[in-house]
Amino acid sequence: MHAYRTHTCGALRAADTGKTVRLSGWIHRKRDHGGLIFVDLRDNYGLTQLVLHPGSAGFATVEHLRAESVIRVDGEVVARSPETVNPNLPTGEIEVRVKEVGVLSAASELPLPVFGEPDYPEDIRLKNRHLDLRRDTLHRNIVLRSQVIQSIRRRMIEQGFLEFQTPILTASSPEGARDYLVPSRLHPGKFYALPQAPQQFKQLLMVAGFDRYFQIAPCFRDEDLRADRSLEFYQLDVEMSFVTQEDVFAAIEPVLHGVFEEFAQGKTVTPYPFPRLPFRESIAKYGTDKPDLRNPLVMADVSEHFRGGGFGLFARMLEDSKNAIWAIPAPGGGSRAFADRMNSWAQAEGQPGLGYIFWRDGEEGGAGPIARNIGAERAEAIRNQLGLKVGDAAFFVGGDPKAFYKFAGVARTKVGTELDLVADDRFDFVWIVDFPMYELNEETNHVDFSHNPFSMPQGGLEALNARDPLEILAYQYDIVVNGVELCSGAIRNHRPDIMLRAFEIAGYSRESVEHDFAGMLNAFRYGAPPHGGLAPGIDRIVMLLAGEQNIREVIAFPLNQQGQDLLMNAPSEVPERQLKELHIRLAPPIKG
RNA sequence: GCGGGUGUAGCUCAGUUGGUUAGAGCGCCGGCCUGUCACGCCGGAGGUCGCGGGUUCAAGUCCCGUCACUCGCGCCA
Repeated sequence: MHAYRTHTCGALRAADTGKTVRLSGWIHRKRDHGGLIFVDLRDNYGLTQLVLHPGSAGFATVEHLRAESVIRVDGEVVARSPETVNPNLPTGEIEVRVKEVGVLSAASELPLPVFGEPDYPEDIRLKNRHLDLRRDTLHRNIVLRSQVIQSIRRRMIEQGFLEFQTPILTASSPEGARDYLVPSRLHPGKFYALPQAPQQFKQLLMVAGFDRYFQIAPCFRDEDLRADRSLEFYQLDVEMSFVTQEDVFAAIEPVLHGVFEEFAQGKTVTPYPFPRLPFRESIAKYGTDKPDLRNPLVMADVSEHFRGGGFGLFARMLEDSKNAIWAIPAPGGGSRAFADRMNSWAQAEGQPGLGYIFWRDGEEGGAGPIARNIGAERAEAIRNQLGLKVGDAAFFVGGDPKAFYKFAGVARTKVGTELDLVADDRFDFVWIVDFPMYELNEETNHVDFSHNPFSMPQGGLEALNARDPLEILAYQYDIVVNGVELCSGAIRNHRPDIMLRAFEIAGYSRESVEHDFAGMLNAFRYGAPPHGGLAPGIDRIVMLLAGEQNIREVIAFPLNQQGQDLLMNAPSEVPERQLKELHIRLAPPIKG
């Protein structure tokens, strides 16, 4: 017989009745009746009920063991009588009558209960992660993560992608987020950087002719944390040669669709090809470049109905041509109570308010102060444009769209949520495309890259030379799922001449670009294929599939929001000797 | 760097307009219990109310400061 087990705790069924078995696991729950003890024995695979009768070997031992102690038992599989079957357990038709007990590891009193799933403070959970990870929900999330990664890897390989590893110790990149630096012992005063993403390496692999690359890549960014953002995270990093944007979409859509279908547990997944939504259209319709399409509300520009009209506030705004009035339709929101509640909410958000019209029976021209001021005819035109009816409402936001679109998007979400219009049984995928190549930095009044500086501008060198930089679009795209930005990607700029010009527009000298991106520029000078790719976030995929709001719920050993590992005690001070080897002298900030 | 929330027993929480000895559930320890599966019943131990200062006859409660955790803003090409 095996030293520890003949079966796992999730394996035994009625058909095993009569077998002599050996099980090992944790005491999940103990019910001591004095003359009879029941134990739920738990391992990764499930629970099996043990029964111990008085006088049997091990009875006295188990009586004094605490929950979470690890034991090995020998016994006989017994069918439960019909009235004692537990239909909630896959093993509920049987139990194991114990004949021998071995204590493999006795547990002290627990700082955190494993049984049950209430919320506990995160610092206690993180300090006792080994216990927390035994708890059902988190345990299943981590198993799910493993299965998702396995599924992604299989699907990528089936699509003809090769899996690579790229360096963890690499060079600092002057663009993007703050780097994690690693001091070099062999080269005093010099530092490696941990990769923010394997961006340059994957492009170099394309130049090297590998054609289709992927990696489940660890990435590091030294920025402040959020519920959905850690210092280290994993991306499904992808790059392809001789492709257009549509080729990239066609390659990744079946992978993401397939993974989501596989683990969606009954939720519907957008069929591919996923819809494509230009960046500007997304802003205009949803007030964000991360629209949650489960919310059916679509905003509209209703400026024309207010121009020169009786509602003075909006009419005056529209005298400035950069201003506009947007409407958020609110089907089913046609009551003064709801309209007032939304208006109060907007004020609590620091807005002047949220104008509204609502339509109710016997008042075809609409109700509320705005309707009174603009008159029935204009109110009716708004109602028609928005496709609303009696019982509905519309909310209005006015001014410079650049200034208010974010709030309009938040209001759209609020209205959709309040009116219970957001479907919760779907994963809604959408590509956001045609991002602007550049944006105006309001502080410096300079033109900056708005996203990835290595993207190919639409129209190439000609567009860069001829057009207003702020009008130039890039072959740059995101995938958004249920309002979550799942990944960014781009067709890359593989032409040194276009790259230098693109950086020049953003204010980078030829010399600095040649210096900072020497590796990539040189590579592109000896025959580089047109290429592009993207990088979906693994943690975010698992979060969506697990229904978790917090990235720490899908990572086995996460950092807390201060970037500390409370279990391993990192970051920590190091002995002077180690600093000396690294040629480092500390100059910590003086507190107070 | 900034703003919101939280902090009372090992854990989850309650604690009234400031008022006597700060409570409950789970867990823990002891006792009883042969069909439970959130087992049940009886008893017990366990508290610097995050920390420091202040107001007051009196502070878990009010005020000031501070620390920890968390959520958000900035930041994250």
